[in-house]
Amino acid sequence: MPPEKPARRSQANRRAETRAKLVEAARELFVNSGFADTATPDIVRRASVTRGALYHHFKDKADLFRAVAEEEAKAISHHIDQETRNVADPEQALVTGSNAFFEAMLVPGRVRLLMEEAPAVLGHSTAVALTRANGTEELREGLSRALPEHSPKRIDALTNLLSAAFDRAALEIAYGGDPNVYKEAMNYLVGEVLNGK
Amino acid sequence: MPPEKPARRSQANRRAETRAKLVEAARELFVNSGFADTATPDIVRRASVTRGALYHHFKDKADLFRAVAEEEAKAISHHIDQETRNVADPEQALVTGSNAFFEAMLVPGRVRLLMEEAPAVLGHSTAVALTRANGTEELREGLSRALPEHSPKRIDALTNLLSAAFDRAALEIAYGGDPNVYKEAMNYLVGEVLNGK
DNA sequence: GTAAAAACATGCAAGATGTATGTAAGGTAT
DNA sequence: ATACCTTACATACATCTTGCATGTTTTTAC
Repeated sequence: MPPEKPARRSQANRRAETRAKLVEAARELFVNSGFADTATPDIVRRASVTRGALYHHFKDKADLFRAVAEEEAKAISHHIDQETRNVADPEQALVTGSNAFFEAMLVPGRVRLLMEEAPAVLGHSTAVALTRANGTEELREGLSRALPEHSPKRIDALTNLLSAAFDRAALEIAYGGDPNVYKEAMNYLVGEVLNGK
Repeated sequence: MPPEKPARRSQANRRAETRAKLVEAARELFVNSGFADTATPDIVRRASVTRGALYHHFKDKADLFRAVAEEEAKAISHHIDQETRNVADPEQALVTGSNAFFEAMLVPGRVRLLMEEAPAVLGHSTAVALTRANGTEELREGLSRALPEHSPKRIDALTNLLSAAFDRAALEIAYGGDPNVYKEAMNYLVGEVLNGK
């Protein structure tokens, strides 16, 4: 048995692997300790790489956080898309999408990463841009269809406000709030708006 | 003219003055640079005290932030109370309170301090506890009165969700969103919920 | 096989936080 | 008025953190 000859990897593979290890390790620590209380030496130790690798792949610590948050947002977005893909009726798509959103938000750490830390670490604008894809489009379309007499600006604003309510619902659920109460309240809220003359 | 004899202050005065200087200086810097990028040496320099004074009055940097955020929340709460004090009609009180909230949120820095930084620095629970008083009670009462058939839990949830929408509206306005569009969207949202069957 | 480039490793300099310890000012008892 | 105590503040330090600059190894191109 030859002594552990590290298989020859392509640069692309090598790069992707260390990057993934870093993002995964960072995710764990950011979730458990928050961005500020997580030190880069801890991250690289957990990822079994050095700080050199970290700063080779990412501009700085916040850039690593951004990568973590991006992956998280993508996962949520992907889940919602999968669930609503085959739902034809727009009304029903909203309900299905809403459920998918709450399901996705059950994955531990997501709420903390995206709703507590991200706005402070990345700034509000970047943070909302990240979660922009999370079912927001379905919501906007639903509103637009149900409320044709309202201006696009009004629709956008309503979308934004309801989106904030969704986020808060997920946040409260993550902090021990009754999931059913919040989901039903959210359904009621959306329902009232959609049925508004 | 005697050579600058530092007037004898009572301990209470002395304490209050340095504390106030620290909180004020910290507010400026936290607003401009954010919590993470503000160093305690900068704060005390601006307040014309030493770091010793800071750590005498506050447990740590986050504790100082908490003091800043508390004052800010109190100011908002106070403004809303003043404006709605003489409004008898509950329905009208909600509209007046809503306007007062948006007015209060125009003070530069408030949005950043309370909605972007506070959740990350103090944690979600503490952050919402701070803003708990911001017209939330009027909102809950209004909902409770308008929707007597709903359970208290449902009312609480709806209050929370609408409160989140209010916050987002203020946030968007602070980031350049059209104030009228967001205020009207918010009015519409609340109106639809209140008039729900 | 050699040169270039990409990926990573190491060492260092600057600055930040919180604490431990020292000093001064204010209050109180006699 | 003096001695003593307590609160308020000041200074010094030990520890840690970040980001960069500079070295080394692994792939790739020719």
